[in-house]
Formats: sequence, structure tokens, C-alpha cells
Amino acid sequence: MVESAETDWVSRFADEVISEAERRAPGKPIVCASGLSPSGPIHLGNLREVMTPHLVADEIRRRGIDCVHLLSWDDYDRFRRVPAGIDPSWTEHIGKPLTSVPAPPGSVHANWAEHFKAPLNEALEELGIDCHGISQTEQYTSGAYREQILRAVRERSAIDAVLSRYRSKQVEDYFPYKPYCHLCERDLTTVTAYDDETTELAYTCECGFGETVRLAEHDHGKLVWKVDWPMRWAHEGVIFEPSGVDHHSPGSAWVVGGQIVGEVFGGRQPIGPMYAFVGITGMAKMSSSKGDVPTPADALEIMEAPVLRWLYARRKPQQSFKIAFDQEIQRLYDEWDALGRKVATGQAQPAELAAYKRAVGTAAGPLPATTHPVPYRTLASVLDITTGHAGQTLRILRDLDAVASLDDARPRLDKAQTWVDDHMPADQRTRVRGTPDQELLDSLDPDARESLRLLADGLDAWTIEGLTTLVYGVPKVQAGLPADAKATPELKAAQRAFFALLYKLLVGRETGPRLPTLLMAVGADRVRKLVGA
RNA sequence: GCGCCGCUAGCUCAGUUGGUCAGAGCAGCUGACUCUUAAUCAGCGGGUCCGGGGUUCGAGUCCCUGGCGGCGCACCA
Repeated sequence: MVESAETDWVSRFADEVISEAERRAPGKPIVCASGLSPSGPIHLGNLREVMTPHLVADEIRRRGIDCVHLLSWDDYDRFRRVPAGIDPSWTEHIGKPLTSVPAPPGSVHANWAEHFKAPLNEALEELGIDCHGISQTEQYTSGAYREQILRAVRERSAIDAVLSRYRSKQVEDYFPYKPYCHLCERDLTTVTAYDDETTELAYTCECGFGETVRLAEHDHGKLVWKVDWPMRWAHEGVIFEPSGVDHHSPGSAWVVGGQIVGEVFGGRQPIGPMYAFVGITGMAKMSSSKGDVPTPADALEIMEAPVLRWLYARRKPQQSFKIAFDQEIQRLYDEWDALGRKVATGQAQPAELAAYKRAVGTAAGPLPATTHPVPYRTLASVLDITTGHAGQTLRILRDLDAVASLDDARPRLDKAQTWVDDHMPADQRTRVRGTPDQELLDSLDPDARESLRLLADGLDAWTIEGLTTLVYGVPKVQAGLPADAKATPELKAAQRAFFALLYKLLVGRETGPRLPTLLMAVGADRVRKLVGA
């Protein structure tokens, strides 16, 4: 399954990761990692956190090298704030681990963290991303990190020294471990004493509770983020883990972590590219109504998994890009189909080919594809005018592109349907008139009336091709020209005028979807009624 | 204050370790199809690679320095 030398960014990282892994941990499976906090919806920007290591891990696997992709769920992080739209009573949970906070009202999930993990896990499945989830709640509460915690606490002055290099205001009594209160579950605790010999730790909580525990057997707290992250690098032996730009400033987690991992945990910082943000276009409707940003699941509602993978694979991590929820998606799909044709005929450039292969499948095999991929813009147009009516849709698609059954056009057809329903701009939507525009009909001159009668009389030619000939032919007949007359400027003008009249009568606008398709979708009887015949 | 990213044809972007690197797609223009409509096809791209220095035989491609745009950090995650 090893492909010829692919020179894209994924391949280059894979090269680097493989050789680095041989130096650091020869013979062991290579570890790539992602980390996500399920504090809210996991959006498309967060997907880069998973997609980037996935692509690299997948490339490594394609080369036949053992590789694991860990997904650390920071579900032991504190619940920081109640998002807009959630019952204000959730305020009482602020400070608790995300796994100890009740899920939003109406959720079927056990707690806040699970509620937001579930949809992402489903999306990852659909995207063919194979990774191993690790719950930090389970890790911390099972004592998996106990040695590392003791080590960090023992070395707290060293950690403090690293952090002070970047701090603008100094802190007193730095302590890298935060206990969750045993009474109220929250982290409003303050460590008041610690004995390095006995590991006895005393804390008080804002709720009034206080106690002394032995850290060596205490599994109810966590290392602060800037220590937690490097601890995990060392603990898991992570070789590759990207992170967002927000972690790459001086004093930020990536920077201080790189020093702490070695000085405190005896490990090494992973190879870790910085990735830029992922933007969105055309989500006015959703973001305003739902009050949040689109998720991978939202994207997968309107585009197939390979296309979404392609967006992340074609751009280098440090390059920002936008995901289209507006009409741009049609252009995107055109580009995608064109790339598919180039690949099929061997015309694709090496980097294009690499991105394409990463998009359509993984080391485990190809992802589901649409058997008969009709252009997305065609699907959108057809679904718009048929309003999703299956029989009409099939009739038109069969005539248009020899689609044998709607299933052949799926799942792309379903994605386009969702796009039309949820994202197609209202001003582009086609609304076939319910009743004739009597005022307009009454104002028509004899020539125009004649043209409509000719159209109505010719509607028996009930195929796309027949209707095409008909609509172009009516003005010719009126001009006394034969049906196969060559187009002249005058004739073209007449045709355009005729089309405009039909659009006006059928959809109330000067323009619209191609007439043959529109006529077919509207149906002969209704067309006759609307043109007053 | 510190720092990161970007700035290449109208738009979106490709351009591995410096040497056919000045490119692609879209838009646009021209033309074809009995078809100038929101679904077709073919042809057409000389743009100061943000500006200014420098290194080099040679720099979008490295260094320095200005500019513009986007973003981040110092307390927390």
C-alpha cells in the first residue's frame, strides 16, 4: 500500500515523525496525539486538532508502520461558564469536572462532557478517523498519573521558575496541582500546606470544606494545564501533536511545556506544527439561531466525508482556510469533481494526487462514495425546483444524467438536499407560483399570447431534450423561421424575452433554473394553468 | 510590551532542501453546440511574487528592516 513518493505536507511530517520515533523509541508503535476539551460543541476548527495527526498517522500506517493515534479528552477540566441558552441554574456546577456536570437539558447523555463528545465521535467515524479516545477523568481518578503528579509537585519550584520567565506578575506559593473538593466537587480549593516527606496535602474550599489528604493516594484533582500537557507527552511518549496558534505565544502552554517536559518529566516535546484557524462562510442562519459555531456533523450534513477530509488535507496546517456553507460549496464540489477526473486520467499533480488519496480513503480502505456523482450544483438546482419530490427528481436526473435510481446519486443527493433546505439563500430559491399572474397575463400583447399558446401546445414533448427544442423553437416559429434555424442576434433577443416572460409567469422573477428542467419539475398541467392556456 | 501567521494574476490559492518558479482553479473575455437562462465544451493568464536593503554565480524561496492584514500571550484552561 506504499504509494510512490508523495510530496505533500503530510508525507513530509510522516518522514520526520518516523525518523524521530526511531531515535526516541525504536521498535515501539509511533504515537500521534490530539487533545480536545468537551466543554461545548466541538467545532470545525477543533477538527483540525484531530485531522492533522490523523492524516500523519494514516500516512505512517500506509507505509506499514505501527502507529497509534490518541485522542485525549480533557473531560476532567473544570466547567468554566454556562453557555448562552443554558439554564442559569447550571451556574452551581461551575468549577466541577466536566464529567460531573449534568448534560444540557434534553440530552440523552450521562453528563456534560459525554454530551459533546458523542456527536464528534460519530463524525470521526463517518470521516474514517481511527483514534483511541482517552478520558482524562478516568486517567486521573484511576491514579494513572499518580507518579507524575508527585513528581510535578516535588519539582514545583523548577516549574515555577520556568513559568516566571514569562510572567508579568509574580505569584506566591505556586502549586501545580489542583484538588477538586470532596464535598462540593468544585475546584474552588486552595492548597494550604504540603509535606514533601509524607505527601500530606491540606486544602480548603470556598464552600467551607477543608481536609488533609495524602497526595500519594489522592485521585481527586489534576495538574494545571501547563503541567498536565507536558506530563502527558512524557507519559504517552507522544511523537507528534499539533496545536492551535493560541498555544504558541511566549509563556503559552506549548512553549513552557517544551521546557517542563524535559526538566521535570524527563521526556521530550513532540513534533508539533501550529495550525491556523478554520473559518466558515455562509452560516448566518445557523449561528444566529443555534447560538454556536458549526460542527463537523453540520458540515457532514451538506458534504460527503471525502470532501471534508480533502479540505483539511489540501492545506498545510499553518494555513487558514474557510469551509463553505454558502453557494461556494457548489464551486468547491466542481473543483472536487474536476480533481477526480484529473486523477482518473493521470493528469493530477503529485500534491493534488496526494490530497485526493488522503481524502477518499485511509490505510483501512476507501470511504463510502457516491456511485453516480451528479454535479452538486445540478442536484441543488433540481432539488430546489422539485422541492425534494422523489419521483420528479428521479425523472429529471434520469433524463439529464442517466441516473438509474436515486440511491445511485446518494449520499451526495442527500447532502445537497440538506444544503438546499438549510443553507440555500432565500433569494435564489425557486418558488413556483400557485396561481396565475392574471394581471401580467391580461397585459400581454397578441404576440406574447401566441408564444404561450405555442408553448402549451408543444408540451407533449415531455423530455428535457424535447422541452429544450420547444422553448428555443417557439420564438423561431413566431419569426416564421424553420425549427433548425441558425440563431441570429434578433432571434436570440426574442428567445431571451420569451424566457423572461416564462420565468415571470412561472416563478415570478426574470430568471431562474434552466427552463426545460423547470418545466419538467412544474408539470404540464400546472404550466398550462400558469401561462393561461 | 512580547510573539505567531499571512501578504504571488480581479478572487481563492500552488510553488520540496535557493537555480524552466512565475503556476492552477474560479471569475472574465472569445468561440462552439438547433441551446447568451443559475447544468456543457474548447481557447485566451506576462502579474513590481507588499516595499527597501543584504547574502549568493543565481532568491517568492535564506538574513535584516519597514508596511499592511489576521490572531495570540502575559491570570486560567
